[in-house]
Amino acid sequence: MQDAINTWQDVQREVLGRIQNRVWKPGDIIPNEVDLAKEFGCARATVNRALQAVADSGLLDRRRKAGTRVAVNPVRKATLEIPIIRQEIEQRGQHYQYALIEQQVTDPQADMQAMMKLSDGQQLLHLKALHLADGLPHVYEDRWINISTVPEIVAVDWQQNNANEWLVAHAPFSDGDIAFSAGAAGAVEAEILNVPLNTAVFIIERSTWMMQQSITRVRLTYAPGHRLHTTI
Amino acid sequence: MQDAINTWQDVQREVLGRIQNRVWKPGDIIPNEVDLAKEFGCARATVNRALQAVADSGLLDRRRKAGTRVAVNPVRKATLEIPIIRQEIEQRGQHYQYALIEQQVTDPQADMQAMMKLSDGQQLLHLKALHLADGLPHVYEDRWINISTVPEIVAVDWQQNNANEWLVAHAPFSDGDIAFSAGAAGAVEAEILNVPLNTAVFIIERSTWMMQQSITRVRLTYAPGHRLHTTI
DNA sequence: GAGTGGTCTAGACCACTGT
DNA sequence: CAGTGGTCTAGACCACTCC
Repeated sequence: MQDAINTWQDVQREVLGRIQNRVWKPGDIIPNEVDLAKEFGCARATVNRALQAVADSGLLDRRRKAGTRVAVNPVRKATLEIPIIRQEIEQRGQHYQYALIEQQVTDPQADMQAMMKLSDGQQLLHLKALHLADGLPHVYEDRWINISTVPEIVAVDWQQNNANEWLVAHAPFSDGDIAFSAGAAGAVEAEILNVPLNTAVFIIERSTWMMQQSITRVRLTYAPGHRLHTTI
Repeated sequence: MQDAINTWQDVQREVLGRIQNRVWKPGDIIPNEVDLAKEFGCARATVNRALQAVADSGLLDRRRKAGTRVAVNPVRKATLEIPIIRQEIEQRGQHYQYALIEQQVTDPQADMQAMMKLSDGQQLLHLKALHLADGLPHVYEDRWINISTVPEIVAVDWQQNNANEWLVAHAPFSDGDIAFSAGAAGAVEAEILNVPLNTAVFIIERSTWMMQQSITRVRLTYAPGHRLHTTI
């Protein structure tokens, strides 16, 4: 006799097993929550919790009235952790340094106004800085911060404070988007990172918001050799 | 008077607002679930659901007995969807084509044997292929498949079948790792992708396993301009 | 219209862990 | 040991959407 199925993790394990053993095949509709709860001898809420977890992982598709089906093309999902740059460097046992290159209050260009969804008249603080690992350029940071959303920033001394860390501590965000790409180092980036012109560099662009209010947009240009790694 | 707080999304919104407005500052312990439920006039389970969601996003740290505190260094997590290449192209409304370039059964080089954690004597099927979008090179696929783990592959006609899709349908995996980087196109890649030598290209390397058994390792070299995008 | 998942409630007990 | 989050239950109503 099999073990009892009581916790939502038990239900999840059972469901995953049936998918892997093809008891429920891709495209199949599985029994509804009420029936599964009866079968497993637990409450419907427990089944619901388990199925939501499996659906989050991409293996099930759920729709009201239509029911729950095994995904035909399970889209695998990788979770990337986005560390503070200081932590990223120090966790590798390297020495971290930060250098401000330039700071300026500006009116946004049209493209930036659109990307950050700014209202007319909102100004930006533009920061350029370099993060170093063991004394060598690691990543060049080109950042815009919305002064309307985070007014305290104008009083911060950016020689002493690192925007990456200051914002994490003082302006938490609820939503954001992030993009990864490859590009050729331009003149400015090549000089700052101390690499030949047109060297292939890894680029991360990130925008963050708190409750529809734009906070910041940053473009990180990594020195050659940087790899972003995770498990699936 | 403010709107009632009934749903867990309402609670989440309220909590995020208090974090943003620094009513609750990084490091602070927030009231326990029972008190919050009383304050909001909802059930404790509703508060729990909301706080779990916020904690999942990294903004809160929760521990039994210790309580819930606002994260000091929120490590944000981004979830990347890893689509089948055909879907990635067709979802953009482009026409998908696949072309096999080369296939070969080989003994692994030492570095590949290490990366795929192969036993001595295990052979690999080496495939090179190109995926095209609207007739233009989109991504060059350089793939090794472990013949010991997936013996059926030797009988597959790779002129007609696309390894990316065949493996998804026939060789589910339990674990994997994935790395993103930027590189300069070498002679082979430049010719296949039809770009100048040393063009900056986006590279994805992925290995997958099923229960400790290596299945496949693939290196995807994208044509210039490719961006990987997601929300945080 | 009817069937399904989404969520809320009130109460209960459990599991972990700081003190 | 005691306080907190983690989870289960049984029942209820709602929201969406397929037929």
